Amino acid sequence: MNLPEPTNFIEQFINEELENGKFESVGNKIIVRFPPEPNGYLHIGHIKAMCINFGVKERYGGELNLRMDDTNPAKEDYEYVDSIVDAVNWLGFKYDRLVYASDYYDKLYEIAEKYIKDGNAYVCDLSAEEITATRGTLTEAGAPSPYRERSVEENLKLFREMKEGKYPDGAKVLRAKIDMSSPNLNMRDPVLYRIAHVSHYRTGDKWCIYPMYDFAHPLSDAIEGITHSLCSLEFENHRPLYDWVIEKAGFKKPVPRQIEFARLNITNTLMSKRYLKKLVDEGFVRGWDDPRMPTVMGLKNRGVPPEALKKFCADVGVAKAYSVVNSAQLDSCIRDNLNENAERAMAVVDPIKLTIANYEGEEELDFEKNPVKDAGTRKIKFTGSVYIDRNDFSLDPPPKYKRLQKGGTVRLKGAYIVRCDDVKLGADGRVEELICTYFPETKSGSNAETTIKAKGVVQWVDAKYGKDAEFRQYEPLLKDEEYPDQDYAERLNPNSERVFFGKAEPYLFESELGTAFQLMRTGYYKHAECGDRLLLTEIVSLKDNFNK
RNA sequence: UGGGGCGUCGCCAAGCGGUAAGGCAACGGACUCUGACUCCGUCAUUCGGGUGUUCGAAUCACUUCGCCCCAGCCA
Repeated sequence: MNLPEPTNFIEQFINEELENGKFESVGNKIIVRFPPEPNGYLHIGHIKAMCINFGVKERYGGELNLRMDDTNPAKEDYEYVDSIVDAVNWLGFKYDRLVYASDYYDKLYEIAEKYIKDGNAYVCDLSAEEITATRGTLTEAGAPSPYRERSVEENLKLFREMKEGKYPDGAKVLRAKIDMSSPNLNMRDPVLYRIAHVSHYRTGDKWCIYPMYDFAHPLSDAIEGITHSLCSLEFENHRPLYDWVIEKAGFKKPVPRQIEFARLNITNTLMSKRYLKKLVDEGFVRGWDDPRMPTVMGLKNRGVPPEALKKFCADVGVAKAYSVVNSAQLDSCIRDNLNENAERAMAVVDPIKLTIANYEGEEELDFEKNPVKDAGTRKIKFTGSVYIDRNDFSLDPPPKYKRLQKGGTVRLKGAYIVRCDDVKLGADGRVEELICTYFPETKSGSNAETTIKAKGVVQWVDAKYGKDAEFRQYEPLLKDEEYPDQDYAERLNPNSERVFFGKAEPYLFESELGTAFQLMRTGYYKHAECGDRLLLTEIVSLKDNFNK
C-alpha cells in the first residue's frame, strides 16, 4: 500500500491503522469531516482545523464532508451557514459534500428508540438543577436518577410524547444509561435529547426535541462513514462516550475513530467566538469581516492570501501540547507570500512637495511590478513635480540616515537621483516644499556612466498624475503589551480597550479597490478603511492578487 | 483531592533506545533602485526535576513538580 509521508501524529496514526488493515473492508478510503456549528463566523483557529482535515483528505485521496453541526436551534442560522461556505471556498478547500446534522434527525430519533428498547436509555423527569445535583463531583460518584429503572414500554411512551410536544421545555430528557459512578463525568448518564420548543432554521417546527452533541456527533460520523473524526483536545474526555454511542447504535466496523489535537492560539488576538461576537455586537469593529478581526473574512479583507494562511498552519504543525504561537510567525508567512506575489505600488501618506528646478516637460517611466519575480513593468508618469512622504526627509537626520536631507541625494524609485538644494518652511516651521536638482544620467534603468550616488530610495507620487484615495489608519484595539495569551476574558473592558489582530501596523490602506497591497519600503501588507487622504501613483488593479 | 491529557531553545515543533531536524524571533556580516527581499554566520553538552534499567535514554521504568480539560438539558 502506498502510504503518504505523515506530516503529523494524526497521519502517522492513520498510516498505522491502514497498515493493520483496519479499513480494508471499505477499500481503504479515508473519510473525514469538518463540522462547524453555524452559530458564528469561521476564524483562523478553524483554518487550522481545516488544514488538518483537508490535508488528510488530500494526502490519502479520501473524502471530506463539510458538515453543519446544527443541533442547537436557538443559536444557528443560514447567515452563518453561508458565511462558512464562503470562507471555505475562499480558502480554496474542496469538500466532497455539504451535509447537515439536522439531516439526520429522523435517523437519530430511530436510534434513540433503539437505545430505549435495548435498555440503554431512559426518560428522566429530573430538572436540570436536579441532574446537576445528582451527578456527583470529581471525587464522588453520582446518584442514580429515580427514573432510571423505568420499563422499556414506559420510556418509549414518554419519549414519543416528548417528541409529540406533550411536555414543556425542561420537563423531561432522554438520558443514556451508563454508569453514575464513572470517574469520567461524561459517562454519568449524559443527556441525549432535550425538549426545546424552538423552531430550527432548517427543520422549522417539525421537532421540539433536539439531540445533544454527544449523541448527534458520533452518530453523524458513523452514518456518513467517517473514518477519522478530528477534533480539539477538550473533547478527549468525550471519546469513551463517543465510542459508547456508536457501539450501542450497532454500527458495523470499521467505526469512526476520534483523534484530538491542540487548538490554535496566537498572541495579539482573540480566538474565542464569544468575544469576537462581543466586539461586533458592541460596535468595536465594523463587523465580522473587519480587517482587524481574526476571522477568515477579516483576514481576507486585510489582503491576506489564503496560501499564506495555509503555509502558516503547516509551519505551526499539529500536536497535543497547549501552545500560543507568536503572531510574528503569521506575519512572516504573509510577508513571504506577498513579497513573492504582490504587485508593488508607491504611495505617500503624509505628503511634502518636492519640486525639481531643472526638470521640464513630462515623461513615462517603466516601473517594475515585482522585483522578486519577472512580472513585467508598467508605465508611470513623471513631471518633475512630485510628493514624497514626510518621513522620507529629515532636517536633522540621525546617523546613517539613508533618505533625503538638505544637501543630500536620494533616488526617486524608478526615476532619477535628486539632490535637495533648498527647503521651504511654512509659517508653523513645518517643511512645506523641497527644491531639488535632478541628474538626467541617473535615470532608472539607464546604463549611463555617472558618479552620482544615492544611499537611499524613496517612494513618490507625481503631483499632476497622482491620485487621491481614501484611507484611515486603524486604531489597535489593544496595546501590544495588553494582549492576553490566555485569560483574556476579563481584559476586554468595553469602554477602554481595543483589539487589533497582529501588530499595530500603521499603514493599513484601502482605496476604492477595497483590497490590500504591499507598500514600497514598508515591505508589509497593507489595508485600509476610509477617512483620510492617501496619494497613489495610480489605481492599479491589485485586487486580483488577493480577493478572488 | 477522581479521571483524562500535556511538559524538547524566547515562540511553535521534529524526534519513537544509538548519542538534539526545521520554522519564527534575535544577533553579527555581505548585497541591494523597497533601511524590504536575498545571502552567509551565530543561536539547546541538553530534552520540567530526581532515581533507576541499559554499553548507550529526550526516547523504557519508577517517582516528583508544573500546566490544561471534565460536574451545560452548549458545541
